[in-house]
Amino acid sequence: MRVPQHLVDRRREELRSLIRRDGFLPVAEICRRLGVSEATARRDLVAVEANGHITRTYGGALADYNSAFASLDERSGRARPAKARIAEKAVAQIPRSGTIFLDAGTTIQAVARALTHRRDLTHLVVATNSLAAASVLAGAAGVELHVVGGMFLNRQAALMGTRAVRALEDWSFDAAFLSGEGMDDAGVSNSHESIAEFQRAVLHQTDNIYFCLDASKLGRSTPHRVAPWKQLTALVTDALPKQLTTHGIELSSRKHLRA
Amino acid sequence: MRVPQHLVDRRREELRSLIRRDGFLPVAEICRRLGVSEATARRDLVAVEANGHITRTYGGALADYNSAFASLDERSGRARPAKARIAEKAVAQIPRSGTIFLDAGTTIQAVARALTHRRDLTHLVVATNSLAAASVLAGAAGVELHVVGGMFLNRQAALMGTRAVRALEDWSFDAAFLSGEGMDDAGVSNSHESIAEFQRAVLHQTDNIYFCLDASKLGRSTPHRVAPWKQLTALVTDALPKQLTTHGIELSSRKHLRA
DNA sequence: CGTTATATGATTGAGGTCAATCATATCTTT
DNA sequence: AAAGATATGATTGACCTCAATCATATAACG
Repeated sequence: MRVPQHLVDRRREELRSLIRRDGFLPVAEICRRLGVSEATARRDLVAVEANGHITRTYGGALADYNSAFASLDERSGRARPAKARIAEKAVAQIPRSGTIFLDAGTTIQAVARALTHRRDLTHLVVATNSLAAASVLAGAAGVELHVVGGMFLNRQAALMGTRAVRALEDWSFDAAFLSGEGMDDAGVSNSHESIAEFQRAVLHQTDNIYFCLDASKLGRSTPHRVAPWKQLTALVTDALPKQLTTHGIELSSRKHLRA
Repeated sequence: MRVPQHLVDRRREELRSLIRRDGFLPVAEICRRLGVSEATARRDLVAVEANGHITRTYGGALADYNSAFASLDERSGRARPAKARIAEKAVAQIPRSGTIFLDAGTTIQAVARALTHRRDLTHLVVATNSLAAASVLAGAAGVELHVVGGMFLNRQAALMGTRAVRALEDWSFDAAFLSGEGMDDAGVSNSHESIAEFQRAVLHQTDNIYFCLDASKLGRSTPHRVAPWKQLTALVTDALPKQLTTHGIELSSRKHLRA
């Protein structure tokens, strides 16, 4: 009765995608669709659940709500502790009330998650174009959550484009927390034009600009420049000041750096 | 053993708020928290569910539109096959390309899910204010997904408010698929002012208006009227025409009804 | 105050899910 | 080619949820 391993793997991949597509899949349905017994269906469920983004429930399995945005799960990846430290520092800059903007990206998603741990928020208005950040902040105490509309970009799980830029005109932010893919002597940069353009639009509406980048972005130059150093209120990073200077990044003021 | 009526009512109100707060409440937990037997807990659940916005599931009860359980909510209860049938009919009205709007609500979420089963879409622009629908449609083949920004309402997992209404001004839809909580002789209605207001704004930008309601909404009147029958292109429902007329709902044209 | 209505808890049985066990076929490894 | 490993399906019993039923205490009502 044994079946080749690669067929098992393929069947489980199919099971995962079936669950993702249907949202919920009863065990009986799995048996029918995959042509296996209940026992095997359950065993497959255990295996698929262990790989993440699927939750077993009584009677079947459920796709996690965020599974559509799984590509941007900030809890995975090597830079996780670094991101958590950065998020900690960034959240410390957020007042109890006011209006802030949260960008897309895994680092900022970590900021959003850290923000939910704050128990002292009175009435903080948070706007974001990141659906991942939004799903993290949904229902957070003391937070009035707004989503800046726009075209959905699958890769970032974020909303961008001309409609997003136009929607920003309505806003005025006390602070914005942005991510970048590179920082060098010239400032912060990103690899996609649409992202850079959107971020520049955010800068126009914002008093205090915090860029959050982990040390791996050090000295890296990506095509689309977003902001020069002077424009930043602070750079939030886990890199040491010495590392920054050796990479040719000038530190005009101690205030600009929260490492 | 009988308990005063006002105490029963108060206990059920508390139960409702407990469910709303926790999103999901197992029966055992209800017994513990309210100090009643399982039998009473179930009876209370039946009563609370009848009053709306709560859905019983195997093992407990679920607050409607809870984002964390969006998928589970959609498939839960005996209304699932009805919703699936409605979704099937609604999706049949959607062309291969064009621009459509999808509302919030579990019925429309089912429409979104059914839409992902369509394999013939060439370039369909879908705008929505529902994050649940967005997460379903994220990455769907042939779909350009847009999210209409606004204030996030936790209960609906949707975006509403003045910013959402204003964002609609940019749009022109070939068709819109909307949900309602009641339909009677006067037309379709909803129980929340913000929802009704938003839906009215959608109507202004839309050529063909499809309201999707299951038969349980029949003859039910909720406070905020959204649209009279004349304004609809079609009502998509699983109720029989005879049922509609006996509930005092006029059928001006066969074309208006896809049951 | 007496009668009626009903909210409650206990019990029962039906229906369903699930983990554990076991024999078996067959893939995998040596 | 032989031995070992393992994926599978059938079976079993435990466990849980739930609706229905019943007796009872007590609120509600005339």
